[in-house]
Amino acid sequence: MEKEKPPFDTLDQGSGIFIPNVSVDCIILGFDSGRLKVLLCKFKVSEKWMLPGGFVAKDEDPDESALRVLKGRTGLEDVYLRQFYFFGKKGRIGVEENADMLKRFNIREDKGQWYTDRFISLGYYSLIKYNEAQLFTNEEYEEAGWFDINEIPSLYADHKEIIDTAMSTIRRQIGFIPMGYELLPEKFTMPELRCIYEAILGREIDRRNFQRKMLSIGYIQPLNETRKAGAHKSPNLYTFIKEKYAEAEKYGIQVMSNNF
Amino acid sequence: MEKEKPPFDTLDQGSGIFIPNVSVDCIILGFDSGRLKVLLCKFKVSEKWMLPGGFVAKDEDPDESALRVLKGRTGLEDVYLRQFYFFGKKGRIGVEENADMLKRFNIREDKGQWYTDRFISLGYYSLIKYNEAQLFTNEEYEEAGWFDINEIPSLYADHKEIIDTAMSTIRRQIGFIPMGYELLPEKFTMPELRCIYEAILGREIDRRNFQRKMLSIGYIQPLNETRKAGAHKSPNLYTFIKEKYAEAEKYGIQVMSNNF
DNA sequence: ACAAAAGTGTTTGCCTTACACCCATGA
DNA sequence: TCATGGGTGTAAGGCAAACACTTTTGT
Repeated sequence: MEKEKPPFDTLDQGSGIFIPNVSVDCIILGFDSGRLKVLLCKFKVSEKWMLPGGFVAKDEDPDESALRVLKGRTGLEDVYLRQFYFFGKKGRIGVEENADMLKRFNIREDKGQWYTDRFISLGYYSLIKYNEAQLFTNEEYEEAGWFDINEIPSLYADHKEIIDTAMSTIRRQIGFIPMGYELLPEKFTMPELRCIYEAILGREIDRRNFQRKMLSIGYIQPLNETRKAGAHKSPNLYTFIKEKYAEAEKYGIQVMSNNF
Repeated sequence: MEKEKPPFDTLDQGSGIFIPNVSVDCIILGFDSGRLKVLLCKFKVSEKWMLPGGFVAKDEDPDESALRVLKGRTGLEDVYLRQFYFFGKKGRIGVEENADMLKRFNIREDKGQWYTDRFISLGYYSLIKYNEAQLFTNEEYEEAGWFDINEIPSLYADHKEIIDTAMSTIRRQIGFIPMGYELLPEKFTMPELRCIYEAILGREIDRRNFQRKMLSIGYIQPLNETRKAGAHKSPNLYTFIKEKYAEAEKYGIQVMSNNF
């Protein structure tokens, strides 16, 4: 599988190429202007936004399918990507909702049959650098956009539940996930890093304690540069020590307590 | 789906009943004589042990499939069961290994085709009370047995990796899992409870500190009974306060730090 | 000079760790 | 009475929470 095809192709030709009844959905997270954001897509013929997703080709590992979706949507490769849950309940996608989708695309019910079956969705979340991502869509029939994690619109099927599950997984595992390293550019400020943790944990973190904790772990290196940022003291710039972060995830070292 | 059928039926008639390319594998954990144990099965015609597993019927939620497997193997219902990971890499089951399996069961290749395809396995782990479990097998063609978690024999396909992943998931989440409540009988001693945590964390825990910590959380009630246990002081019996434990899992309260 | 936000230091209290001591039981 | 293992107490150290104070910058 090289490139994602337009959905009308995929939907009615899919039954030979893909593993039936299995899909992949991606929570793609980025950080911009102090906000944690999710990438969502929408078919123009549809009203509801949905998670970028796809199917697992017969010659693909599920991880590869997710990476293909990610590359197709953002142009990015080598991204941080982890499975977090699967969603397979019978009623998870409304029957009408799906039939409606086929109708809007003018796909005959028999050809689209494999699509209206129940699907088991493999949930992945991914952390990317917002400013490196492009938004690829086929502008004829779809749109894409970043949404503040706290302002998600009404979504297709159980996709809101999938996002909630992803977020609570990340919240529980925050100590083992190199959030900052994956979401921030090479050089970043301490308030930016803190902002990410605040967005995920959903509460304020003491500025002073956060800074001390982060620096004490030894994964962050202060640079002798600052960044101008308005009518106040310019914050220092920092950078991650990559090797240390890799260790942290591998051996499960506590990067940050979740008891802030 | 009421009852698991013998594998020769399942394997060659399965293609109509089950969702193709999807399976369910269960790590069933029990605690006996101070040891954490896993339930494994083996077809008599096969050399390798494997995880108890099954397929997802077209009218089942995956959770229900796992519960059906569990009930079929142990007779237990209402057990603690959680998904923890999925395994779907192309090469995860050796092609020969599977072809071999069909041959041993005298199933024609075309009929068993759906089985030798690549499968995406949904991984579940389950905590049960060892002494309440029976071991159901069809003695004609299979066997089942409990294995010490540290003495797993050579397993079919990637099942060892699945167990390892389950254990490391449990280890990371130990603070949120009511291990003791699910694995121990109603009345238990503090050394027994500690033993479980030691088995999972793979190291010794200070007897005195463990006891104080457990009691301080308030989920455990001391009973005014002891249990005779050899040439030394009889340990107290304790019991869990069920409601408190339910809260713990729901709201993610730290039952136990993993920094022992 | 002042407001706003960043950086540094200090105090307090709790939790973990380590370990000393006592108790109960069977050989 | 001794070995074995369970139960209670305590002291030391480390970490986190709260907060005071200093620094920098634009208006």
